Amino acid sequence: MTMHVSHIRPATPVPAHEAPPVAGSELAEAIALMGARMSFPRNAEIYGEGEPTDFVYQLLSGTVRTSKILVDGRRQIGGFYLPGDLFGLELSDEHAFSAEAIGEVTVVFVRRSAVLALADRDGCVARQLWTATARELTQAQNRLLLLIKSAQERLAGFLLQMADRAGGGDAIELPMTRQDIADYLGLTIETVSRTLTALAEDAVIELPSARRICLRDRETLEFLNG
Amino acid sequence: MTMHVSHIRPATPVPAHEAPPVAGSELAEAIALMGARMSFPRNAEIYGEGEPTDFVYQLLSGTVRTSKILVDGRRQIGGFYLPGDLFGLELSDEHAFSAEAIGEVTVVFVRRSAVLALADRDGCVARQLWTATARELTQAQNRLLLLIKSAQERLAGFLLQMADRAGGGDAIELPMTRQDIADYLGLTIETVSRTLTALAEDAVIELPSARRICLRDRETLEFLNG
DNA sequence: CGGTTCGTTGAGATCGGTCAACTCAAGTGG
DNA sequence: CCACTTGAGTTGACCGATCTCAACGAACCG
Repeated sequence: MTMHVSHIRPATPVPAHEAPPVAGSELAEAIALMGARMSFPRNAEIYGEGEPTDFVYQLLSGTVRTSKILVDGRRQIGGFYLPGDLFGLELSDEHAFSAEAIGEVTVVFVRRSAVLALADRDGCVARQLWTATARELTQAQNRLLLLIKSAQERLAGFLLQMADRAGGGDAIELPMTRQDIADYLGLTIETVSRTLTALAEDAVIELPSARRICLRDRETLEFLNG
Repeated sequence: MTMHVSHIRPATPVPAHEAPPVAGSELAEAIALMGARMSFPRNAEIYGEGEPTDFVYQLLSGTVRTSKILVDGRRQIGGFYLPGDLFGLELSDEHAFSAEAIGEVTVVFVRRSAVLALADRDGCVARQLWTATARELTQAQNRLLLLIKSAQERLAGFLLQMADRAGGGDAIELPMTRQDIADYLGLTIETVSRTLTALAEDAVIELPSARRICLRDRETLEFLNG
């Protein structure tokens, strides 16, 4: 587990540009207050698959992906996490996925046992714990819907989701590679590339550069999304 | 919502042959104790997509599927529920999927508000609420893994999972149609049929009849499952 | 017996995967 | 400053798994 400790300190309120408004949540606040801060360089592993789930993390800046390598070498992406998101919170005492930094990343983390103890004392926190998991479940179900559709539909859904999570604007800056997207959507990197250029040719999106995408025709994207 | 009320009564312990041993859980017990009983005929809708999530259900006998119809007519199966399973418990106050009876079904149900109130009073129940959702999340993630694989691998995973949930024996009696399986796995009914006959030709499974399946070569199935 | 639902099988079309070449941008070091 | 390398992304040709369309078989039920 390669990691760079930038500074570990008890508290400090989080600057607005690092953690965007999250559902005013005692849980998130508690983590921010009780937690230690840590930074990871590009591609560093934050925790590995199978490691004990000792900590719960909140992302301050950067993007994190969770992933899992199958026996045959294929990789499945569990999800992408943006600033403000909680991750690493699992029922099992072993991580089902590993978490890696996409680019430079800063997190706060606290002991899982501390969170569980807090939940036992405070019913409000307990409910937020449930809420957080339920929200991940909803997201997983939405992704299930994506995975039964065509490549075009998967990409449309992915782009809309990313635009939504990034703040709702039409211009998105994708932090992840085509390979990450492909593994997330159950496609190959070539199909992702081809489908994006096809969407650009149909003027549904614009591709100023590989990582920058502009949604031009939300109508059509929504239609493709079903 | 077509339903047949067989009898609504305050309690009665559940006979063992109807509800197999479930994780000795106050939550499930509370539902069984507080709940009313209801029966549904084959293909009846227990609740519909978009309806308020007023009730939480526990399945006593039969099989339930949750599903969702997409705009273009395709259908996605949310999951299958076997006796003892809880269903209908969602974060949102509207059901994201509808629930239907596969064959004759009996359930107990209680008001969702009663469960939430109980969770507020009893931290143990609150944790079980979380646990139940986390378990569904794990299942959803496993299905995500299935959906990125080939038809053979999906079927292998499905069969192993069903055998496991049905008690671990090698002989399974599938309650659902090929269409249900296809929609669950994101395949067509023809591909499901062909893949099953192919597995039978390879002596990996036996097909005494369409709905009865015997696992002959678990080794190979596990291998296919990754 | 006819109708209906469910499942199987076949032939051809299509979408996405595989393999391979090429472009482009960003270092790196002489 | 420029060759060289490296990683990411795009594009093309071909192939195979899965879908589509269609016919057929089996079980069930009035």
